[in-house]
Amino acid sequence: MEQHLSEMTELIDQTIEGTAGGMRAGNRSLSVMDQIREAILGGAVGAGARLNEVQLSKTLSVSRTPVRAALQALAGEGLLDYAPNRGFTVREFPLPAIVDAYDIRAALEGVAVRFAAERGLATKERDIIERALAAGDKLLERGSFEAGDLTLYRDINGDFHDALLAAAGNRMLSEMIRICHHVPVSSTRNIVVFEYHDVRRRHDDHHRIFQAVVGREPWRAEMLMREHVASIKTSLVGHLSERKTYPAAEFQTAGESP
Amino acid sequence: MEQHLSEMTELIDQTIEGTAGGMRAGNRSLSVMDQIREAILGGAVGAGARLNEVQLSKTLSVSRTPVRAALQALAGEGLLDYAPNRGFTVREFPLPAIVDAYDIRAALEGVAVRFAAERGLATKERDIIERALAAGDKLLERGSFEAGDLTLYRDINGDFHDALLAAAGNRMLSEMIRICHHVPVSSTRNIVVFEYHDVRRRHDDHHRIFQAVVGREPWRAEMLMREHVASIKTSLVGHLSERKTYPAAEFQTAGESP
DNA sequence: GCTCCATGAAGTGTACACAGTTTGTGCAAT
DNA sequence: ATTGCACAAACTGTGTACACTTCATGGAGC
Repeated sequence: MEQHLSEMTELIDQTIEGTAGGMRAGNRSLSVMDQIREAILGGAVGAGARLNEVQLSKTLSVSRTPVRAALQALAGEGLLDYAPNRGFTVREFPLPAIVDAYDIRAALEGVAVRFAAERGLATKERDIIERALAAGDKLLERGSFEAGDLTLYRDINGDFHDALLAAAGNRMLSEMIRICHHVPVSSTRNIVVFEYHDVRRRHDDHHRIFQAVVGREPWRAEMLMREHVASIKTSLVGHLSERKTYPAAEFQTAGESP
Repeated sequence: MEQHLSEMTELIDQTIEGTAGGMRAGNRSLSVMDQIREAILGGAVGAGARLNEVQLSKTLSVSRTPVRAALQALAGEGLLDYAPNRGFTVREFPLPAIVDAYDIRAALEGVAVRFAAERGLATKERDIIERALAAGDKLLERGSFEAGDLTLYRDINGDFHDALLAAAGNRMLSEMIRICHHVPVSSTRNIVVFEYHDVRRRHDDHHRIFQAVVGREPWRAEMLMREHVASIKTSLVGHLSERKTYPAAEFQTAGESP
């Protein structure tokens, strides 16, 4: 316990140096929030760890007030648990919950793409998607991956999904999907597990989904998106079952590779 | 603007008297949070209204600290918007967003009931559901509604859905569905718009959903639940289009009838 | 009369002090 | 040795003062 806290202290100190230039405007609470969130998502603090307000305030060189504000906000995002008079702890995400998150995300992104197909794409989002598809085509035409390609595709993938989400035009939906993405390990930054042929297939999915959206086929679009996300879940589960144990810690840091 | 705040002040004062006995333990922040939430859901504060911290603290007889904590928590629930250095405003839910919320809820509850069917019902939840179904049967066998029956069925309906949600055994899902329920107007307390035959049909849906769950038919259960919730949306939309305008204010308070 | 800037009022952001609760520790009794 | 209790340390909850930002008001300059 005490160990967790000191670990975090060190790692947050690193983060401070790293993101010193990117501090958010005006508000220390928001800056503190970002730093703590990164520490959690980056796996710097273990699940279930208790976050000590005074220690955090010392480490981050602010008073307890913005720290508390940040913790409350992060609890609202679902990253922390709160117990009265006992403070905040890092929320635990057991493996089944992480797998479930993909099903939830599949359902939500399915609805999102259905909305997009019903409402049509604005030229802005359409451009982004077409560019993402073209960039993916180009990246994949070589037939194999080189170093850094996966990171590149991760961005392309993000653009595609974000643009569709924007086209859905619903804030609640966006926020819920964002929460799904921010589940430790299910985060987009941790999709490093996939091989070339996985990405190839997922990229084909993207093409078909786009086709369904521009063709104004809402339910087909929804079904395709659900299957698309569900297949990611399947890949993850398959990847996990290849291992003998379920090394949670290893997976938490896996995505942080350069 | 100023008018909104004074309105709220009065209405919160009422609420204080009304819920004085039900105050939450230990924590003033939580108590304050409940009171502000009720004021918003009850329609006491208009959408878009800015919430003044000092005024709230005076009205609720606490300092700004618990007020700020409550506001931040409510923002996390999606009921408030936050802008740095400008404080909190009551989040706006335009009619399309409210209608969308039913689609989102349909998708989420669909996943929930699928999980429940996959994982099976514990005897506890099974009992609750069977009792809810039986109570509904009894209430409906008369063939028409008397005064108060709708309120009664609202509780039965809530028990049914809550038990299934519990059976799904996923916290993230529960919280997201809870958020959908807490959208002003889409709240369960506002289902006063339905006639006897609507409730009759929805109750039949419940029977079939239960059947699918105990029969371990996950996808059938999901489909039934999606259709079930979607039909509520359809009823709402139909009810709305019967009117010439879309009187948001009227609907916000409609559910509070005795 | 209109625009622009200064000024102050109002409101939010932060720090800090103190109160209340939880939790760990050590002593005493069995 | 174990259990129970009391005390103290640590931590969270709340109040309050002050700093900073925003916004409205009004007057000077054009």
